[in-house]
Amino acid sequence: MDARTPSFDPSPWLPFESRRRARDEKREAVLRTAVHLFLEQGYHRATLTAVADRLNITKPALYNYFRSKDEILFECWALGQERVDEFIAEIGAGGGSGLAKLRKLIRSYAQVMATDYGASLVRFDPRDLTDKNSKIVRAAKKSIDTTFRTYIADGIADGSIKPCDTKLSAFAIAGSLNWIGHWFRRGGALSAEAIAEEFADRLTEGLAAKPIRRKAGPPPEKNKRSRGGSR
Amino acid sequence: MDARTPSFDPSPWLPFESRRRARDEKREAVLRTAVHLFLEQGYHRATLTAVADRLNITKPALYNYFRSKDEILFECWALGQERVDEFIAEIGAGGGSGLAKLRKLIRSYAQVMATDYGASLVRFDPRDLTDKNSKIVRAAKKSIDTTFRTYIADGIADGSIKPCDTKLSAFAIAGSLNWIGHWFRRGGALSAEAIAEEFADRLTEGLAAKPIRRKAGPPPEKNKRSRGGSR
Amino acid sequence: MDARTPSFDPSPWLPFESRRRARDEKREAVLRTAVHLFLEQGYHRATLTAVADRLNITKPALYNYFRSKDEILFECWALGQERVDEFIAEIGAGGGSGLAKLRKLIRSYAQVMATDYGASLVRFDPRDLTDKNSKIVRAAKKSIDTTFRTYIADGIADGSIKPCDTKLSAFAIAGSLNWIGHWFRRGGALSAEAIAEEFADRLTEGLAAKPIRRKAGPPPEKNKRSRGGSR
Amino acid sequence: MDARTPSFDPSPWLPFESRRRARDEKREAVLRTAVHLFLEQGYHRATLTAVADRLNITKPALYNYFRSKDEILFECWALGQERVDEFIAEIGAGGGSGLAKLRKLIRSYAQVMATDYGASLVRFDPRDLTDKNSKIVRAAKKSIDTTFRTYIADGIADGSIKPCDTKLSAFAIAGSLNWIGHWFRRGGALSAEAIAEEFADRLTEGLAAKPIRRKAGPPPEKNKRSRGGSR
DNA sequence: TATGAATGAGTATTCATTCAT
DNA sequence: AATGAATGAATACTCATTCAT
Repeated sequence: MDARTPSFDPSPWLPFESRRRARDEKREAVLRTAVHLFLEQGYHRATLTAVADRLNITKPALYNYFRSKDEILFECWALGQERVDEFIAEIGAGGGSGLAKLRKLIRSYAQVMATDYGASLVRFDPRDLTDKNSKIVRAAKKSIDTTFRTYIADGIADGSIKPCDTKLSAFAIAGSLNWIGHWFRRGGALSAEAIAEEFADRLTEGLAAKPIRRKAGPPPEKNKRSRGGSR
Repeated sequence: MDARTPSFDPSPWLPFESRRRARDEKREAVLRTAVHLFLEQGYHRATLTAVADRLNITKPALYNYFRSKDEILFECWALGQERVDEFIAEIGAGGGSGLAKLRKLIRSYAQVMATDYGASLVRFDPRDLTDKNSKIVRAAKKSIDTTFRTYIADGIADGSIKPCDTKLSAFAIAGSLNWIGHWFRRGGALSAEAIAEEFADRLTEGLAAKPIRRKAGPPPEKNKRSRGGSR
Repeated sequence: MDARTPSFDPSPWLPFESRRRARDEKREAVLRTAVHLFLEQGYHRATLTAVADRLNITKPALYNYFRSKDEILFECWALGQERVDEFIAEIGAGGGSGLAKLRKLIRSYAQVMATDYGASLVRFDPRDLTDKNSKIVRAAKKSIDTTFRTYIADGIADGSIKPCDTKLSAFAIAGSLNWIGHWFRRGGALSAEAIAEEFADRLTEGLAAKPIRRKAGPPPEKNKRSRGGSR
Repeated sequence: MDARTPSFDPSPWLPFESRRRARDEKREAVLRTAVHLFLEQGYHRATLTAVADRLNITKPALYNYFRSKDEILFECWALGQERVDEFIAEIGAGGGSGLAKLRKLIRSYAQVMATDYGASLVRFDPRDLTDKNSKIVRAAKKSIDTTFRTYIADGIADGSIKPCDTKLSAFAIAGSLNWIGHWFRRGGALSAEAIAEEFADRLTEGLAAKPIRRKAGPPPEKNKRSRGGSR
């Protein structure tokens, strides 16, 4: 009788099996399970016992890896944020017009939203965190917003995006994207990639300075700029 | 300086004051206070004692008007939903192209999102309700989604909207709008009306079959443009 | 205003006597309803609201007639006790052997047990009363027990009952009788009178110094056997 | 003065003492304490805090062993019922006339009634249980009643008991026995065994088809008479 | 590292009772 | 006499967290 039936159980605490895996792996497993449960049931309804149960361990064991429930919540968020930071860095490092960067941002952000950790960015409530972590989260959220606005402003500056209210435009786009974290279900009719592609087009369609066919002509002087707008 | 500052205290239980106001008024006051607190602190962190305290009454007094905390939550949601139902009915009763109806829908929905009851539609978690009410809420959400999709489909059919994925488009628009419930703060730089106007334009810009800006030729009758728009 | 002008007084204010009677009537109605509900649901589960509802009045109205819930309980008990006191006085006043008096006692007690107020004597918990009332109840219970024992002792003394342990005999008889208050349902197969008759015989059968009615001849075919028995 | 006074404290949570006893032992200790308190104060007046206090633990600790207060109540009842089931099975397995079996039943039942768990069979209110458990209890009660009736019917059939109304006879006997659960106090004048013996005789005396053997002559010497007995 | 057991702090809910009208 | 509204006191139950082993 082989105790190893690893195919469908991601828990490193498989009963009757070696318990020597690395600490980080276990930590990660906790987070995977926790983020899933938190999304499924909501942070407050999801108990640590339930998290532990799914991992075939006991509640106090969780405290070997995390100091508190809200720390787990924070780490879930952090993993999602990490990915966002990554692609933002990438996009920032690359070139392209404001519009191009905005499109990349949308595409990447949409894909992240379709993951558990990504959804945790918008479905978890920072007020459940400690003050310290709550501030970190809010700062990160603001930073993402700023990135959106910056790319839009860049686009306006470089002529790839037609003048508009950067603040509202950023909110409109971010809203569409964040919403993905609420309705997307893995295995549904639409793949994350398809959604990302589609959104990259759709959400910028109205912003693009030149419709697919562009004729010569000065860009409109319309210069509405929100305070956030750089240039 | 006048001691009477009635503008911000909605409690009919003001101490040392007449307590004869109608029952419904009190019920409503409870809801007003509750929705505010639930939004401010989150449903789980907000205790009924806190709600009662703000109303200058005691916790059990709340039970004269509501049977449980989750019933209060549900009623808050219901008030928001009521308003949505109203304008959806209005729009449905009126005429216009699919695009025109979509624009009206966006405008009205955006404005509702900027109210407490409206925000409660998207910031409260149906899983906090009883099964029965949870189902009602989910059905209503689905119905709103359907309305969005229907108008888009109508627009495609009548030529006012260019062919697109109705589902994704509806999600994109709804996401932008729902997001308002999260970021809008009364008294901020933007009024609800301004946001509504702007969103009605922006969110349909990419969908409109014919570009808003038209070359020589008869000016489009469609002249709704946000106040910000110069030219 | 003379209270004694009852004949043609059109005043809605009933003359004193009459009003007092009306009041007593209502008081009694409350007790009737209360005892019924207390028996049906148990004292703690039965709320005063429920009592009031059945009377088509409101809870505070009850306080016009009774000072507290436990006073209602006590009065219910008192009405039952009153009846017991009555027939005990009667039996005591009459003559007869100890056995005869015991039989009368059993017969009467059984019949009272089959009423709501009677059942309240054994199904209500004196610990739910105030200390003062609780003592009254316990004294009355003891007195009933004493009565049973006295009649048995009388019977032994006068030769109508064969020597036995008076305490245990009294308990055995009282137990059988009290149990009626738990199982008897009005409208069932057996009438209270029938039960009373039967118990008067059965419970003294073993005690009688000489068989109740012993004739030469075959034993009676009395074959009353209830069907499967309800409950 | 010795700190160990084990005679009257059954708590495995004795402070400053080993806490390693088995789980079942603790569960049992909870039940022992609970049944005692429930009988002493009544189920509704007895709080879980009081139960916990007597065990030198805190209220939530109880929830390690039981899911709810009413589950504790049910388990108390179940322990009593278990004993009843045991001796009923034993008697059923043994032989003897209907009368003999009835006598055994009475004797055993009386003894169980003199224990805490036994008393809980008749002093706890099934309506305090969940519907499911309430049904179990009522079924068990019915089953006991049926057992009484069956033995009586058997006795009538085999001639050991003279014809009578089985239902009423069963009620009469059960009533006497159940009553024990209300009046018996450990350490009183009468031992449980003595009561059981006496009741086995007394309660069947009137039923026996042939008087134990009745001759002219002196009454049997068996003259156990309680202090209350006059003569 | 892991766990069984225990706890403290917190919260919704119930209900008898009172009070102003 | 009656009521609508309010309250205070009480209690079961939950759960994150700790601790001894």
